[in-house]
Amino acid sequence: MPKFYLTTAIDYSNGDPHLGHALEKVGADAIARYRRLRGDDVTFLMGMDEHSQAVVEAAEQNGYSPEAWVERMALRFAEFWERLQCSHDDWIRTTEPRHRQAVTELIQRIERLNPDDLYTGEYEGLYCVGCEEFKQPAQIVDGRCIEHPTLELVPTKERNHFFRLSRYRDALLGRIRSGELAVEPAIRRNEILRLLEDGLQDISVSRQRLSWGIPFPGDPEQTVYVWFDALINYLSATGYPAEGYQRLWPADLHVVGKGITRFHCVIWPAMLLAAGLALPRKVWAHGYVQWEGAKMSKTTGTAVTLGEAIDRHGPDALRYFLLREVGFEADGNFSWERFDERYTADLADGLGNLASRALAMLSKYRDGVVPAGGEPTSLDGAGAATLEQYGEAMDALDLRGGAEAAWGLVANANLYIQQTAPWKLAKEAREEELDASLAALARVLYRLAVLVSPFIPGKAQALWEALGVGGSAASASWTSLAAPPVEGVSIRKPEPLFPKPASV
RNA sequence: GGCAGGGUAGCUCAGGUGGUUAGAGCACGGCACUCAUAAUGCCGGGGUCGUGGGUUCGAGUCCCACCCCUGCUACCA
Repeated sequence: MPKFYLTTAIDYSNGDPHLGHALEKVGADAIARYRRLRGDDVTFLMGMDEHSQAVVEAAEQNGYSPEAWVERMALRFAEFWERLQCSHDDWIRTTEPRHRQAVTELIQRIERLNPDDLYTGEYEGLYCVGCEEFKQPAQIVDGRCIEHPTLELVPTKERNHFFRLSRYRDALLGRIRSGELAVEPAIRRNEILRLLEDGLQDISVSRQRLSWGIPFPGDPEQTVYVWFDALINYLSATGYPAEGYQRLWPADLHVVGKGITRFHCVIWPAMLLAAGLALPRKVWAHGYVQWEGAKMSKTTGTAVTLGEAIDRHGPDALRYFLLREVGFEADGNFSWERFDERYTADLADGLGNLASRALAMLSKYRDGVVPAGGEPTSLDGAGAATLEQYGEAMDALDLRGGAEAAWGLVANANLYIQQTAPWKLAKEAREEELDASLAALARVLYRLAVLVSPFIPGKAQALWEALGVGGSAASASWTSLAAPPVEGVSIRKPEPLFPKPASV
């Protein structure tokens, strides 16, 4: 059983989770669930990034100590991920001892293996008060920050520890070009390659005067810069440096937002190279959720809370909408109108109604017992084709394509019902044909329950239980999809899977 | 400012290397059916393919200019 270790970005403890966070977690969760279906030994990691100045400020503003604040935020995030049925196997927080230990050890390991890679220096640069960060030449036009052209840049000096990132340009370029470190989708890969081609500068990896962080090894005056700290969480969760961490490391997939690809595709792999550790196999950078066509800002981001979006049609529906309509590659749009349309068309009238009509006919014409099927039908042929298309899309992390494939089978099933017209067969007592049709429908429901389970795990399970095959949709074997073992099982007519309120 | 990607039906998008009446899904209109959450199936209306030039027998599909949008532009989760 091959291991599959995947991670999401850990979330910053300075605000509530919103739709953007949710897209990433739900997307990674769908991938984790799909890998489990395919038989991988999956370890799925999520967590919280709890250090940095911004967290201290958020805590102060809300009248909490940093410790109490991050504790509160972690519970809040975890609660949402639970509602959205995220199936993570581990939950890491950067304030945990296991993480502090891994960070300390990793830095010491770099000092040991490549003593030249870490050095102290004066960081001297132009600081933009608007951005609260040092600006680089490329971001300065006419002596001013591009983002804040009305503000003067302030020359600032600070003693820091530096990481010799510049040394790793060629190594990174080679590994990304060769695909040894896969960066996807292609647009992100191109961006990173261009960045590398332009050359790298060393980066400062510590901060003075900030006590809320991990002490820099050998220099208690400084703490580890939040990014250098945060990235290491993926390694901390494997148990590093304790023996056995190689069972999980290297990670098979880091799922991150497109805004932080550079950290994951340049800084993080360079850190690992310096420490002589294996690089992650793949980084996937998803796009952002836009709200009614506009970028989600702090103001519009709070216009729709994650809680509201979940309450609208339930967690499964939100997961489906994010992955099918918003998408996991480019930016996508979220609007109530589209959400309602998708809910009605794909979930209620599509999958939900298909389940209702098929189960109702099994119940009505065969007392709820799935008859022997006989020969595979055209619907089984469509099922096999769907399986292939679905697997291909999901393997490529094309979640939208996977959902399209599964829902295409819903359409095939509805068409099959129309064509075979079981009610007509029943009236004319054409028993064998009726058996064949109803058995084919039971098989398609079995296939669908499994295929949609990465997207809508809760409803997939409800459908599974209505079918009465036992066990769970999530743990069904992939090979059983070729010939679903439904003959003779007793189905149970469920409540509508996706009820349609009069208002929608 | 630099670099990259994009602007195709009301909405979301397909349309390698130019070639018959420009496609899909959703939404909309009509018909059929009744097993189903008035659901489903069939048919149909609907597009000057961002703008202006050019190459060509022929261009969403190639070239030039322009307009608009998005992303990246190193310490922003």
